[in-house]
Order: sequence, then C-alpha cells, then structure tokens
Amino acid sequence: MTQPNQKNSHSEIPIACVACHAREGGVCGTLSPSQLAQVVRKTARRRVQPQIEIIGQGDGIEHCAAIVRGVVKLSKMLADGRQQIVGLQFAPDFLGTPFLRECSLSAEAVTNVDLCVFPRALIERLAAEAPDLQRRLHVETLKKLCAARDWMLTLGRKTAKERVANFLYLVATRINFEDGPAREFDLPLSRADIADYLGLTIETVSRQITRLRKEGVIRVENRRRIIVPDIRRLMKNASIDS
Amino acid sequence: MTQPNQKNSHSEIPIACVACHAREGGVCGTLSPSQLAQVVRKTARRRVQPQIEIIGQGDGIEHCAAIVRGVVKLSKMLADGRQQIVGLQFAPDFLGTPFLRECSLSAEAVTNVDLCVFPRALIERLAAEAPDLQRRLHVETLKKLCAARDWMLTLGRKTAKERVANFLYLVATRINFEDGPAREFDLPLSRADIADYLGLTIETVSRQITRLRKEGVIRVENRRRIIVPDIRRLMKNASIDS
DNA sequence: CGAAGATTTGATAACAATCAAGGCTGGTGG
DNA sequence: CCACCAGCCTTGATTGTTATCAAATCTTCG
Repeated sequence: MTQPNQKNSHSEIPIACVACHAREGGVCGTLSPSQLAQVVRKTARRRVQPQIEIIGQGDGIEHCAAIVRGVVKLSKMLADGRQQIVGLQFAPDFLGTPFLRECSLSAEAVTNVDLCVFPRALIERLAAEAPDLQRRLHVETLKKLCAARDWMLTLGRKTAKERVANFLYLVATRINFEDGPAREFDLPLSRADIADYLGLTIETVSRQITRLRKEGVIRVENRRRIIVPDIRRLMKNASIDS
Repeated sequence: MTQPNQKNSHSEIPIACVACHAREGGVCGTLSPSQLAQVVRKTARRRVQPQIEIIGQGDGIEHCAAIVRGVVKLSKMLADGRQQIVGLQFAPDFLGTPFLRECSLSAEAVTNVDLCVFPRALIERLAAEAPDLQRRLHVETLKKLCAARDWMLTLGRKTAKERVANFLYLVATRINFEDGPAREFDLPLSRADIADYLGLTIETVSRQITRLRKEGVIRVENRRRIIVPDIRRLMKNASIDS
C-alpha cells in the first residue's frame, strides 16, 4: 500500500487515492483534488479482520467510512438474541449515516476489510459546501433503500429455496465491483450469517443449497466456493423478474 | 381552509402553503418564500381515493409528491402475484425518488389522500441550488432506510403475533403527525393489506388480532378501530426494545 | 331485506424450526 | 506425514407455526 499522506506537486489527486478502488464509483469520486486533499489529511486507513465489529448497535456514530476492499454486514439484534442482517456492503460502498443519529445497527467485517475512515463532522461540512457530494451520498442512500425494499419482498414473500437462490444471485452480482454477475465466486458469509440474512436457520440454508446443487442450478466446489453454470436459471429459482 | 393560490403582498409564503400540514416537518419547510412561490406555480394539488394507484411499478417516474393528508402504501409484486408492502407513508412524507430512476415499486392510496405533486425535474433543480433542500431530502431518505431495516428485522425474525403487535405499534406511532403514540385509532389498512405488510396471510393476521384482544393487549371496537390501553404492553408483545 | 365483500373461525396440510447425530475440513502437534 | 481435534456444515427425525382450504358470520350499502 502507498503511504496515506503523500501528495505530488500541484495539489493533484493525493497518491493514496489515485489507485483507490473506492474512488471511482465511490463517494470520493465527486471530490475535487483540493477537497480530496482536505479529506486525506483527516482520514485513517484501517484494516479489519473478519468478525471484528466496526460500529456497535446504538453507538453515537462519530465516524463514517468508505469500504476499499472486502464485505461488511449490517445487522440488528433483538433482546433475546435473534438477529437479522439488514444489509451487505461491498466495496466501494459508504458506511455510516451522516445527518442522522438515531438508527441503531451494528456493522461487522465478514472478510478482510480495508476502510478509509472519516470523521462524520468533516463529511457533513464538505457535503454542505459541495452539492455534488451531498447528492452523491443521497443517491447512495436511495440505492440502499431500494435494495432494502427488494430484500423485504424476499423476506416477506419468498420460500426458503427462493431466498437462498436470491442470496447467491446477489453475491454473484455484487462481489466483483463493476463487472457483470460472477459465474464462480466464494461466499463471503458462513452458513450462520446466510441464515441471519435470509431469516432462516442454518439447517434450512444447508438443505436448500443441497437442493439447488442436486437440481443442477449450482455446483458447490467446497463450503465457500459456488459455481453458477446458468445465471438465468438461478434467477428463475429466485423468482427474480427481469 | 384558505384558498389555494392567493399570495399576500410582499412575496411572503404562498397562502396555499401557510396552513399546510406538510410544510413544517415536510420537505417544503426548508424552502424560502420565493422558492416556495416557484414551486407552487408548478404544483398540482391532487385528491386521491383509496385503492387508486399513484405510481405504477416500473413507471418512469416524472413526478414527486408531498403527502398532505392520508396514508400511502408502497408495494412490490412478484410475477405470480405474491405481494409485499415495503413501506407505509403518512403525512407529511415525501413520495418519489428524485436522482434515481431504476427502483420499481408501486404507490397506492389506502385512505383518502391529498397530495402536492411536483415535477421531478423541478425538485432536482431546486435541490442542486438549495443545499438545505438536498439535505432535507437526504435525511428523509435515511429515515426511510432505517425504517425499512427495522421492518426487515420484523419480517425475518419475528413471530406472527409479534409482527401484528409491531404493526399496531407502528400505526399508533405514526397516525398522528407529531404527537406521541395514539391510544385509540383507526387502522388505515384492510386485513389483506396488513397481511401483505407483515408477510402473513389474512387468516393469520385475524387470528393474532383475536389473540391480542383475548389477552387484553388491545381492544377492538370494530374492524378498523383499535384501542391500546397500555402502549408498553403492546411494545413488549412486539419485542420492541426501548 | 338482501347481497357482496370483508373478516373470523375451524380443520388440515405444508414448510421450516428444532432437536440430534454424524461427517467433513482445516489447523495443530506429535 | 499423519492423527486428532474443533468448528462448521450436512443430514435425519420430529415438532410447531403458519399456510391453505372451507365455511360461517359480520358489515356495509343499495
């Protein structure tokens, strides 16, 4: 990794950002070189291992972050321990909710994750000055809202088999930043996490993966690795329209 | 009520907006008098009856609206007819997703609804000029995202009884703009819609309402009217924390 | 009053959860 | 290198919750 704080001569794009996966497509993409420089000064790169909590449920969240690499799960828990994953975030998604304090959820790395962490206050100040940034953050939130609502349909109305197929489709689609659906990929989640994402038990998840395998919809190389010979067929099993 | 399109002398707040329920708390609240005047010129008041579709699934959405009065359901449907309500919007919520085109869902009035309808393009233009408006819209979207994720927990991990109690709590909380939870209220939805909101069948919804009634958690005056003697008890039955 | 639609209630069936083993895999140490 | 252990995953048996099917009742409205 390049060192975080270098810049080349004429206040160009900071070197730390030049090759950054999360810049194009990510929120940083809207910033001018001078704004980027400003951000970089207050920014910390952080590497997080799987199962490490990034933000706790109910934290007064003083930081935001861009995911540079890896997958983060967002989850909510009931007092008795029942848990629901309410979002999976892949690079180059933005983490954290500037402008809103009250929404309690916890964020945890599920793979090795690289983050660019910013103070919330800085983002809020920059957003007030830069309409493009504000708008970019807004659009990202709208996309998350759309994804959340799609998932509500999955949770409320789909069968166990459809949910599992839907999950596999989602991972295939999002695991590779900015390519089409992957034909072959590693699941970022354990069976337990998949269950928590789908509102099922691990046993049911396991049985449905077995079923999809026996029906030839997927191949299972090992616990984590999945091959999808025909993405349309997977979509049909997930009751995904288009 | 005052008449809709008059203005008083010095380009003050348009009369149509002065007493508007949706202005304070709503997105219009951030607009200056002159911006409001601009908006009012391009705005249509619209009254919509129950079961009338406001936006169709997959429409290229050219309009947005503020809910002035009433309740709107947002829903998604699968090819085979299974349906899930993914959001209930009460006055003074904002409808529509400026800045994002692709999210397909349908919006339908569930009560008599009064709307202020704006061209999407106007909102986008104003938002680019007025950071406060952009920010206000962003915050509203963040709140909807938070609500959607809360509901994912309900759909994924709660029992039928908890879901119904959760729904009753939600209505009690939101039916009266800006008061505390109502002790007594009319359900805006039919049993069929409640079922579609909760990912259940109408029979199960009915049985759970009966159960909550028999246990004394609620009283049922008639099909629509509910009385909640003890809101804390209802929350406990819904497994809502605080 | 009668009819249509909405809601409730009852009986049964299906799907997923739970309880309980058993098997695989990856890591560790002999 | 192999054996063993722990954790994760799969499979099997059974139970329980909710869906489905069916009918009765209640409401509303002409």
